[in-house]
Amino acid sequence: MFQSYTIKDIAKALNLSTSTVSRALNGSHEIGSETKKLVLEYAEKINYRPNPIALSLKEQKSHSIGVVVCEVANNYFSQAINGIESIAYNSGYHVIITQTHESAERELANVQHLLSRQVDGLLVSLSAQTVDTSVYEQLHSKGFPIVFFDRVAQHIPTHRVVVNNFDAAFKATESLIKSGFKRIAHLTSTSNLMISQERFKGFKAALEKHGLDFPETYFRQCNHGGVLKDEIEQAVEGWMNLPSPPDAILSTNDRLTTGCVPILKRLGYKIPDDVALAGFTNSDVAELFDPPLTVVRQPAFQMGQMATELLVKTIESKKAVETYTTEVLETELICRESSVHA
Amino acid sequence: MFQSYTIKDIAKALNLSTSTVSRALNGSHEIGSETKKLVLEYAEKINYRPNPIALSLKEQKSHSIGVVVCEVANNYFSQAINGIESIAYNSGYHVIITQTHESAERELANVQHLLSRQVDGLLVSLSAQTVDTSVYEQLHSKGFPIVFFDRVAQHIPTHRVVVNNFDAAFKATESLIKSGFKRIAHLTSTSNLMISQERFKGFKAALEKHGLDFPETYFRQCNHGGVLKDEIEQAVEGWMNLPSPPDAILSTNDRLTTGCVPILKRLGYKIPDDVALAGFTNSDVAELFDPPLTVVRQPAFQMGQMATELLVKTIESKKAVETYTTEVLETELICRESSVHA
DNA sequence: ATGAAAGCGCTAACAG
DNA sequence: CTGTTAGCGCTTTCAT
Repeated sequence: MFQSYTIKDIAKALNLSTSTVSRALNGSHEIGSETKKLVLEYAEKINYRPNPIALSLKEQKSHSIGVVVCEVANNYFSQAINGIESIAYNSGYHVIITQTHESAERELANVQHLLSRQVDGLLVSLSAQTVDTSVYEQLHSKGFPIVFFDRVAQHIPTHRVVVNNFDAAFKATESLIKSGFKRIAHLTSTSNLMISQERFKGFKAALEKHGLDFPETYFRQCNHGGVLKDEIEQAVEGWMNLPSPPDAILSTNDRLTTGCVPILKRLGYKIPDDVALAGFTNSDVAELFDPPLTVVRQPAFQMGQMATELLVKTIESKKAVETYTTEVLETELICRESSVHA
Repeated sequence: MFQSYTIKDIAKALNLSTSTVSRALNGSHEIGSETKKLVLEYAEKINYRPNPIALSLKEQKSHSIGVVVCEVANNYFSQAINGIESIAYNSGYHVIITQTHESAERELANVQHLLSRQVDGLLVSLSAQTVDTSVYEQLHSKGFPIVFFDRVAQHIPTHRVVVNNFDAAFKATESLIKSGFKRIAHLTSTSNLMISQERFKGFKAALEKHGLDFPETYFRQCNHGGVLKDEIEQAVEGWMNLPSPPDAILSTNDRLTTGCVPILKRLGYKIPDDVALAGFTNSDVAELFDPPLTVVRQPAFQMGQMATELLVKTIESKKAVETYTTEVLETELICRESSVHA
C-alpha cells in the first residue's frame, strides 16, 4: 500500500497525544488555538490524509454506495451512472457498480457482494428476470437504505425515481397513430418489470382512444430484455410472417429499439415503409440512423442524480425515514423519419 | 449500517477465543477438526461474513482498484469497463470508476481522490488534456501499481495495454485510398496522447506509400477530444471551405467519429459522395448509420480484462515488479458505405 | 486544554 | 491445539 502519514506521526512529531491531534484536526473547540494551528499547519505540510478505512471501521460506515444495473454499456444506464457519480462524488461517497446482465441470479449475487462490502445504501434498477424481490424487502424492513430508479420493485415502499411511463408510451403510440399507422405491435421486456406493464398500459390506452384493435399476436416479450439478439429476431420474424403483419412497432427499451433495426434490415423490410419503428432509447446517435429513429428519451442523468440525492439523504438521516417519495419525471418524444410515412 | 455478525459473536456463542475462531475460519491446520467443524457450521448457520473494512485496515489493502477514464458514456470505455469489472470481480477487487471529462485538472483530482480512498492500484487512460504525468511517475517510482490502457503515459515504464495504433490507422487510411479517395483529412484529439501521434503516423505512412500529398490544412485537432461539439464543427467547416476541400476524413476516436456525422449532414454534405468518412469507434450501431460507417474497432472488453489482470498481478506480487510488458492487440477494420464511392 | 485508554473487527505473534 | 494480547488508524469517553 501507498504509505501515508497517520495521526500518530503528527502526534510524535509535535509531541502531543493522538487524541489532541485528532481533536485539533476535527476542529474541536476544546483545543488551544495555538496547538490547533500547529497541528493544522503540520498536517497541511506533510499532506496528511485521514485513512478512510480506519474511519469506516470506527463509524461503521463504508461511505460507499452500491449500484445494481443490467448493463453499463447501455445508453440509458451509462448516462444515469454519470448522474449518480456526480452526486455521490460531491457527497463523499464512492460508487460500486455491478451488472446483472438481466439475470436474477446475478442480481442477487451482486447485492450480496455489495452488502458484504458494507455499502451504506443501494441504488437499484431491477433485472428483467427478477421476480423475487424479497432480498430488498428484507433489507428495507431492517431499515437499510435503498432507492430504486427506473425499474422499481412494485410492493416495496422505498424512495423511487421513475418517468411517467404510461404517458411516454401513450405519446409515442399516439404519434404513430397520427402518422397513419393502424396495426401497431408492442415489443417489450418481461412483464416482471413495472415499467413494462405501465408502458404497455399507455400503449393500449392510446390504441383504445383511437379505436384501434390490438390482436394478441402483436404482443411480444423478450425475456432477456433484448440482451440476446435471437429473442428480438424471433419476435420480429413472427410478426412479419403473420397473415396481417403489423405496420409499426413500439419497442420499450434501449436494447430492443436499437436491436430491432438491423434485424428488420436484414430481413429486407424498409423502415418506415414496410414497418415503422418508434421506441425507448437514450442513444445519442438515433438521429444518425437510417432512417433517423423516433425515440422516447428519458432524463437519465437527472434520474441518476435524484436517486442518489434521495439515497444519500436516507443514509444520513438520523432517524428512520418514514415517508418515501416517488419522483416522476417526464420523458421527451422526438419524432423522426422512422415513424413517418415517406 | 446493516448489522452483521462478528467473529466475537461466534466466539462467545461457542465459548472459544476470537483467535481460535479466526483460525478455524481461515482453515488453519493447527485447529482441532472438531472445533473447526463446529465453528464453520455455526458461521454458516448465522451467515457470517467477515468485515472487509476490518480486513482492509489490518492488511493495509483496500481490495479496490481505481479506474480513470474520460467518460463512461463512450462505447469504447463502457466496453473496457465491462472487461475490467469481469476480472476485478473474480479476483476479489472492487472497482471505483472516475471520469475526467477530458480535463487534466479533473484527472488529477480523481487520482488524488482514489489514493485517499486507498485503492490498491490504478487503471488509467489519460485525458486528452493531460500533459503532466508526474503524479503517475512519482507513484510508480514509489512502487505503486499502475497499468495504463489505450491512452498510455509515454515515458513511464509500467504495464500497458494498447492496440497497434499505427497499423489500425494505416489500414483504415489505405482502405480509403483504395476506394479512390486522394485528399484525406485527419481529425484527431490532442497530440498529448500517444495514440494520437501513432495513429497520425500510420495515417501518414499510408499516404506516403501511395504517393499522396498531405497539406497541413488537412490536419485538425480537437483539444477536448470531441467532447465539445464546437471543436468538431470548426474543423469540418474549416475543411469544407478550403479551396480544395478533402474528399475523405479519418477520425481517430469515438467521439470524433460519431460527432462528425451530424455535422456533415447539417452542413449539407453527403457521405461519402461529398466527403467520405472512416474512423475509430466501438459503437455497436455504426452499421445502422446513414450511411453505415467504416470503423476501426478496438477489442475494448479484452483490453479491460488484460489491463486488470496485469494490475492484479502487480498488486499481489510479493516482490517488486521489475519488468513491465506492453500488450499490443490488433484492431478490426470494418468497411462499410461511408468510405466507398456509391 | 490535554492525555490515557478503550474499542471498531480482524489477524498474528507469543504463550502455554 | 487453543488462548492472550497487541495493533492496524481513528474517535471518544473518562480522567486530570
